[in-house]
Amino acid sequence: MSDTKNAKPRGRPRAFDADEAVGKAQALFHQRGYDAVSLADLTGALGINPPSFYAAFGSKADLYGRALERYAKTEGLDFERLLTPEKAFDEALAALFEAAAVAYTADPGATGCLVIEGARGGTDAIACDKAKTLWRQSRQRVRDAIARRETGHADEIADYVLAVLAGISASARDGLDVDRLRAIGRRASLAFRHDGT
Amino acid sequence: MSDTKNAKPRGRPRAFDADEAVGKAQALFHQRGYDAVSLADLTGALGINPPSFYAAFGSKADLYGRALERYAKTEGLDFERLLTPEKAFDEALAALFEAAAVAYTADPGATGCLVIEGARGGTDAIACDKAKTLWRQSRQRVRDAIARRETGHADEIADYVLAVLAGISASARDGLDVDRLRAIGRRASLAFRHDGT
DNA sequence: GGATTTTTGTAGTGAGCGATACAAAAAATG
DNA sequence: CATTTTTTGTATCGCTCACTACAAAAATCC
Repeated sequence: MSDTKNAKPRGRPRAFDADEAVGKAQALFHQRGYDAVSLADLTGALGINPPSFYAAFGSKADLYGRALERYAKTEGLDFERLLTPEKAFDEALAALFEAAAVAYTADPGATGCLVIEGARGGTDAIACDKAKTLWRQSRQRVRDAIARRETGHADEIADYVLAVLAGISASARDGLDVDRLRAIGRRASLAFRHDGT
Repeated sequence: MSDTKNAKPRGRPRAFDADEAVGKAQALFHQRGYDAVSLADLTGALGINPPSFYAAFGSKADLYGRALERYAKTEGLDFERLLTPEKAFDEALAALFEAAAVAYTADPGATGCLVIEGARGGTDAIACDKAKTLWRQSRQRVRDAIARRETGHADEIADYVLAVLAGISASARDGLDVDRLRAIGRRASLAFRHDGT
């Protein structure tokens, strides 16, 4: 369609698939966190040398940004669908938290949410900001999805929903299995039994 | 009483107060996290040189351990008191989460819980384990305090309580003010309205 | 086929990290 | 005062980090 692949480039062809590399990097960052993944780890996993890495991705933080976006697209929760006004709010919340519990334990070696854990930041402020930006977007989406329903207090409820997601993510990284996470989510949704503005 | 201060030591006296230094280190670790505090930061803040640092504390991770213990003693939540069986469970939970909201924003430059955030770990596995050990102790204390009440499901409820605390801590580090944290805690306690097994 | 363009592998760069070697300094001990 | 013990300051150590200089290699363009 656009220029992703057509019109073969001029110089020596790249010996690796860049998109595939982003996927591998995403997995590494998810497993160990940004700070604990070194450039040597990345180039090793990708089977390339540093110059190829920098020619393709610019910097470690830039690749992290691409990994975050890829994660959001491929594994991010569909807040709009899960918080559909067609379901009672407590049931919608239960479904959302259930989906989080499953997603955050899907890969036992890469638990929790890449965005949430990344937004807590470590050494690199730039990388942390990239995650925080995505996290803010999630907050906005959740807030809007809630506001689209009848309930008032959208901001307050969004704070709660995001805090619970952060709690489930933290618990997942702590090693709790999917059933215990599920129970946390079910319990958290009970706060909205009988409507419960 | 024992040997903390009596019987003056033999060699050259230390030129700084070690306990006070642990307090300063605790503040630094709480502000920036373990990985983001360098040895140069620590020795700079303490006004000492590396050899004095290592003679007194052994290693950066060891000092971190002492800072964690100091934090748990001086700023840790009193789970046993807050979860007293004398109050209805939802009210006790509300009080616990309220206390967390206040504690996690007491110092605007050092938000969240030092133990929870430390247990998420970054580069240093040893430091992370020290925080995780304290976090496990908290889990046990919460579980026991709940089990001491009538309710069954102590383990499941403890999972929920700790997840909420982690969520409040994460939200605090995300910049939410104390009132928004309070609202999260109040909301979370509603899961146990009308008893709620 | 020669010129151009881009990627590749080799081999490093400077900076920052946690941690130390060493000898002078400051105290108690005899 | 001489000895012993511990802390101190100076000046690093070795290592890992993210990142790059450079020239050979591999493709297209004319």
